[in-house]
Amino acid sequence: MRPAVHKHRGVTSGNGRRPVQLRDVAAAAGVSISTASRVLTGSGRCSAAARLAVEEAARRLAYAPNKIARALRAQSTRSVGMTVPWLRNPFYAELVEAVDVFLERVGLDLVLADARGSWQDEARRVNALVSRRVDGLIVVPTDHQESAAALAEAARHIPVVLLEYEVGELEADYVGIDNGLGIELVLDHLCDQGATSVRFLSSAISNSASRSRLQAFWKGTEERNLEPGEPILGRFTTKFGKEAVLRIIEEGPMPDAIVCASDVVALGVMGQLRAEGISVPDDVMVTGFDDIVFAELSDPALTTVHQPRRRLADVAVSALVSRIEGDDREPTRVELPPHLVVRRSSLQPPRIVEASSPA
Amino acid sequence: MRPAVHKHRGVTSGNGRRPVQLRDVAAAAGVSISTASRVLTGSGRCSAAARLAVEEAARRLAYAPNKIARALRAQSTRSVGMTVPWLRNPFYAELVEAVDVFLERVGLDLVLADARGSWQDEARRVNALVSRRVDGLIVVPTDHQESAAALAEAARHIPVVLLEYEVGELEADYVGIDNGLGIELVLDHLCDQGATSVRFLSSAISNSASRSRLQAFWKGTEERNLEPGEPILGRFTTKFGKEAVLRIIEEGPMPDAIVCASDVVALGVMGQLRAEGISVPDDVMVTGFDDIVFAELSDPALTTVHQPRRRLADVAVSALVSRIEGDDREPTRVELPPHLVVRRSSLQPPRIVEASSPA
DNA sequence: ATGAAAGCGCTAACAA
DNA sequence: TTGTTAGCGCTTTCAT
Repeated sequence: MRPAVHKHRGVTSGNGRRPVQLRDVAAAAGVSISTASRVLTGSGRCSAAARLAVEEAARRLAYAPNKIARALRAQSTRSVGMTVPWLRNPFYAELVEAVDVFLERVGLDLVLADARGSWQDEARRVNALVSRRVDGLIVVPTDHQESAAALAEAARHIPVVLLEYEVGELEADYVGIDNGLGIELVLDHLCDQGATSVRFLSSAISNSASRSRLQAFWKGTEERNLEPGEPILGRFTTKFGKEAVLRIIEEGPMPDAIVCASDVVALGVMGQLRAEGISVPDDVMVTGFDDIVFAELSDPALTTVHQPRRRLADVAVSALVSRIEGDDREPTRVELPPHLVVRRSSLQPPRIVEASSPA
Repeated sequence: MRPAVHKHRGVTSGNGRRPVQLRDVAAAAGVSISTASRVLTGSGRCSAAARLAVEEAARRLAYAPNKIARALRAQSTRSVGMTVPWLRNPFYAELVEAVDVFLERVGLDLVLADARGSWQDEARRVNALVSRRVDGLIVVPTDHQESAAALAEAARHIPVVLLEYEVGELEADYVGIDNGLGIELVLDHLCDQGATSVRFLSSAISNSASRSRLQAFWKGTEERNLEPGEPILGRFTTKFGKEAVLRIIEEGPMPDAIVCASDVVALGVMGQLRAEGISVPDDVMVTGFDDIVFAELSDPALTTVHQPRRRLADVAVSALVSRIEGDDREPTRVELPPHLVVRRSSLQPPRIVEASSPA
């Protein structure tokens, strides 16, 4: 069999010129393709002369390796996929950012996908990421049950780490916070402020955190002799928060406090309460969960449970990396402690003044 | 040359089992690989029998094509890359979502990357996307000048569409809004409300929109006999909004209105004003730009310039797709009209009451 | 130290 | 209609 003749592609239509390839670098450096490859990947021995020639040629030609070809050959894309329930929720966006930082640190590219609030979309995105051969997956799942199928299938091929929410029946590493503790912190604080009746707002498309938070709500109200109104379950959107307020108003007496399992919900709640002429915290106290940047900026500023995004991301990335490297121990489960950030939305007089201008 | 013997890879470490490949489907269906390929890609003729057998086999084995291999062969990944200046800014997140929707509609995958506020990171991400061989790029650039180099290089290989901001010296399609008009709408309204002095807050890492908005501010204040304070330029973050307020206070008399070129800035401004005991809109009016979801929920609700995300995304995706399909006409430049959303942050008495509970 | 050659999993041109 | 074959651009034995 004679050596293959390298036929160049014809001119590409439009603006694309042929990218410079390894063979161009090799030719320019006067070495074989394999030598060029060795130099550039840093694997295997090679003479100093070859090294210099290849590096110079690569630089001069602005060579950028075709990662598709490299991935096919190496059976690894050096990338990890991530999906979140809904990117427009700033909490998830901030989580993504934190993950991105840690992935960059270990030299992996992030390939991000948005489930846009639907587990069907999530499943499609997860499948697409697997087909694109990401080396691993960090998933903030949309649904405790519905997310299971696609993730289980993905997990047969690549490591999957669950972030924030667990998924029933799925054996995978998980990193989140202690949701029960978060709710307890809120309830303790509300008791301190003299609340006796509280209402709980969370997402229904049940993720595991909602479950834990709801459970903690039931248990916590009982233990503290708080009167729990019927929980209202929807989704983690401002719209849901608004609607829930309408329902609360309709249903009867305003509770002392509205406990929201998400800041965006709480922000929606406060917006609607204001529209209805109901004052926070005078008429009703409101608390959130997550501590997104807008929680501090609302008026009144929102009391909320702070989630340590950096540490969550750090643990998630570390876990995934060690799985990618072949670690096959039992699935890990990590719960980080959240902390309460008290702001004006839940403070009763005598009030603690946050800032005072020099009189 | 005898037919290649297909050697299976050894067991993969950890949890990965060998994904089912086209040859498995072909074998199961009792046809050749190429027939299987033809059936599944829908290209070329094939008998009904073959079609049925292959489809059945593919379904039974849960075959998912290796998109890396397909991409290498087809010289197309059926994906488009997108970068935004900072994903944690809800406006960009909402823009991404809109783009995602339209891309899905035309069967392209979105590969999203976050520049995290730095043009260096942006450049790295753009390079990575090109190396990953996305078929095109939709970029909301971070910087009018600094973004140029990496984008120009990318544009030599694949179509690039600029969204929201233009980039100097870069010949590429652009879709944004009429920023001048946006500022004029704001200034007109402020005049109506009796403002005579206004201050402008925008981003310094200059993107083209900031430029247009600043320019419109100078021109507009002059035309309307408004007294313009010195513009304060920083970045599109809540933090910058807060800092700017401190500076305004320090520098002297409070203007009648603070015009922000971004909602997140305006939200930071209002938060800090409140902390300082300065009332909006009584002591100073505030306006934003973008109309993110939190603009409506702030107290007072924020008057802002609404950007039509859907239409922006639609135009951007359409332009990119036609470029990918080979369209090589002159670069296009589209400016969509924004509109003003008046809310309480800029209303002087007699006030329009937004909602009233039945007394 | 270096080059030839064999694929990674798939598509498509060509032959039968 | 179907199978054979030649790659896509790269990495990596295996000889030399």
